[in-house]
Amino acid sequence: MVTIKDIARAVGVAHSTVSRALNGDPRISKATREKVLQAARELNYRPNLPARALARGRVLSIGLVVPDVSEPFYGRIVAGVDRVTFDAGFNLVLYITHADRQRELAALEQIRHGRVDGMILMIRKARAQAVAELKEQGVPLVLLLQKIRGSGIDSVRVDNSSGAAEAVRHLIDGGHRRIALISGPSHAPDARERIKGYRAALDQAGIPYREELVVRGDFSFASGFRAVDALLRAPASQWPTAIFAANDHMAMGAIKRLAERGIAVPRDIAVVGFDDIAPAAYFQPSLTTVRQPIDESGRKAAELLIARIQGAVQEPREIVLKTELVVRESCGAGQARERPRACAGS
Amino acid sequence: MVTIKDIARAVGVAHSTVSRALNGDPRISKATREKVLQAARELNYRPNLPARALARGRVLSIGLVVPDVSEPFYGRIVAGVDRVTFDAGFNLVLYITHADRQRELAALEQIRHGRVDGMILMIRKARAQAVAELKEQGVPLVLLLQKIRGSGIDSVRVDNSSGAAEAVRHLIDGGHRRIALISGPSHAPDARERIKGYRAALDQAGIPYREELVVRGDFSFASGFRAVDALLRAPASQWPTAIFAANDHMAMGAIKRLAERGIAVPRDIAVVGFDDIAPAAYFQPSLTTVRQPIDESGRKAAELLIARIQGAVQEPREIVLKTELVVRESCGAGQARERPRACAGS
DNA sequence: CTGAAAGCGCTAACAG
DNA sequence: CTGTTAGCGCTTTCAG
Repeated sequence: MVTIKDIARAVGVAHSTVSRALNGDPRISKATREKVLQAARELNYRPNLPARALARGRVLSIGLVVPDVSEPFYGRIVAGVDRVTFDAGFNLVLYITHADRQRELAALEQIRHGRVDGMILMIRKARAQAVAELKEQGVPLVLLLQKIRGSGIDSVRVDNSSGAAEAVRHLIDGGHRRIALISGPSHAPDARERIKGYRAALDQAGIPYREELVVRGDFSFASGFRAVDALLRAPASQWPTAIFAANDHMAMGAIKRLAERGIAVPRDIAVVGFDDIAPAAYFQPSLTTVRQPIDESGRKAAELLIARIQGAVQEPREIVLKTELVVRESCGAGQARERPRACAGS
Repeated sequence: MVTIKDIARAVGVAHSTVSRALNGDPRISKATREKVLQAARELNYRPNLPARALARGRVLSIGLVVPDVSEPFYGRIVAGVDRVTFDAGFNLVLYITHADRQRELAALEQIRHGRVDGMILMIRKARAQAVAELKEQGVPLVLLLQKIRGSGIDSVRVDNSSGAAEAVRHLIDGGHRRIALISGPSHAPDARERIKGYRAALDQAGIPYREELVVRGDFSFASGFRAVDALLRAPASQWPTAIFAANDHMAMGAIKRLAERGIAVPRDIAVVGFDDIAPAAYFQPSLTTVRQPIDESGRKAAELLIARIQGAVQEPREIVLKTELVVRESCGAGQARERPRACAGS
């Protein structure tokens, strides 16, 4: 391994001079700097980053803690984070938790081991305690797509509530009044926010909320599939004419089940999802859905974290990103009319 | 930050003793060891890993270089690698290249910076030169789903050729004789191997290879979509009765286009894909496909790499994993008959 | 069984 | 402008 001492010897200067030359210290004369750079090139020198990390107290790595990564949803977050970290010269260390408590804690531990300078977290709310402690110790942290109320921890989130409301409003504008909801698991904050948006849109249109039109799912394809059977247990006259599913997987599961039961989408029942995962575009029928700015949320989180690591940010920040409704076939787009302007936006 | 010196002070021993006690050196007396561990616990000590890395010359991290990660295909590889690295106490550093030359080289550089102890590589063949050089320097490397002939570099791969042959054989067994191929890009080795398998299966069944039944795609949904138009340009009497697509995305694109043209799958034309990506199961119709042992390939690669980092492996290893045909709706499974036994297996 | 001391490769005062 | 000298936190001889 080639070290600055080798270069120092080759050039005939002190190794500290080499260090300075390499780091662009303005005090070094142009002549010696060039000699040093020259020698470094010839010797094919590469700085040893762990050593530098030890001396500087900064490893130039950030951790990203996600529950899963075989879901493209998370994959895109990782990609968004990566883009920013790479450009900033940071390494990206990935911790996949499978939503497991032990793994989450193990990931958080890594920062105390000095393996990363900061972390972007997508973990279960229950970890609030451990996270708050780290925060107390001044560890740079950013919560992604979640927040811990009153913790003062930076967060980057998506406006789930207004996204859901927009989707439901679109259905209402399409003439629907019996709009079912397949919700996410109640422990998931985004699931709850989407329910809120659903209710807000109904309220706003003066449509009463009806419990029998709401089925709880768990964000899985299978749960969307089953939800349809629950919804269609009622006499056909009381069936919903539209379904808003709190994510695309459930929307697709629902459509699959509807197809099996001989119910055409969107003709008989319209369906809207949430997330805009890749298959949504080429599902049969293609899925109308609420697009989350996933890549962007990853990028923003990384930018915020790095800014904080570099001390460029002081006060807590909370970034909320907007969603976008993507209209495709499954909602019967053709029927959509202009949104009524009578009521104020939520 | 709590260091071993703090512990040493608290217990009243030298810091080297603390180091030894913490690392389970058998020479340390039970009494002092316990005192040290006790103090470490009370002070909430965590070893500083970068410092240890500097002293030991090993960072306990491995790099994983992938072109993309929003594709679940790669996501599952990452997950497979992660499972093994986590259990072994290694950190996983992710490098996403977007198949870009600069990014690939930048990732390879990281190892010379001492940021990882070894790397799992999914990069373009063209990087062979740079990779071989690293290999020369004794850097632990494992090639995943590819190999560089004659390089002596460890690799973990999937038997694409026999997987493709099995798929085509299944179609032949189903009574098909005009079987089209939508191939992958010719620069991709797995694409080439799948072509080989396609031809082998035809040969074996005594069916002549016909150029007009082969269309080149690029592994994208869109290219599968377009390929159908190319294939159906011939008079209907010469249309294929089955299509083997070299991956699932193209298979789905093809099915989508067939549906648009009013051609039913599998009734009019059967389709088989390759990969078994998640949407394959709930596509409409569900997709018959060749499952790659993706998670397993990631795990194997990580195991092999770690073994090599730890010096447990000397001679070059080449691991080849088997695929599995997953029969669903798109191939007209019902018609499948027993595979003819007249010919020897490939 | 334990302490003293050197050193991993680099950075950063402190001198000059 | 550059050299000297301490470390960063940990491991690892070498003594004793």
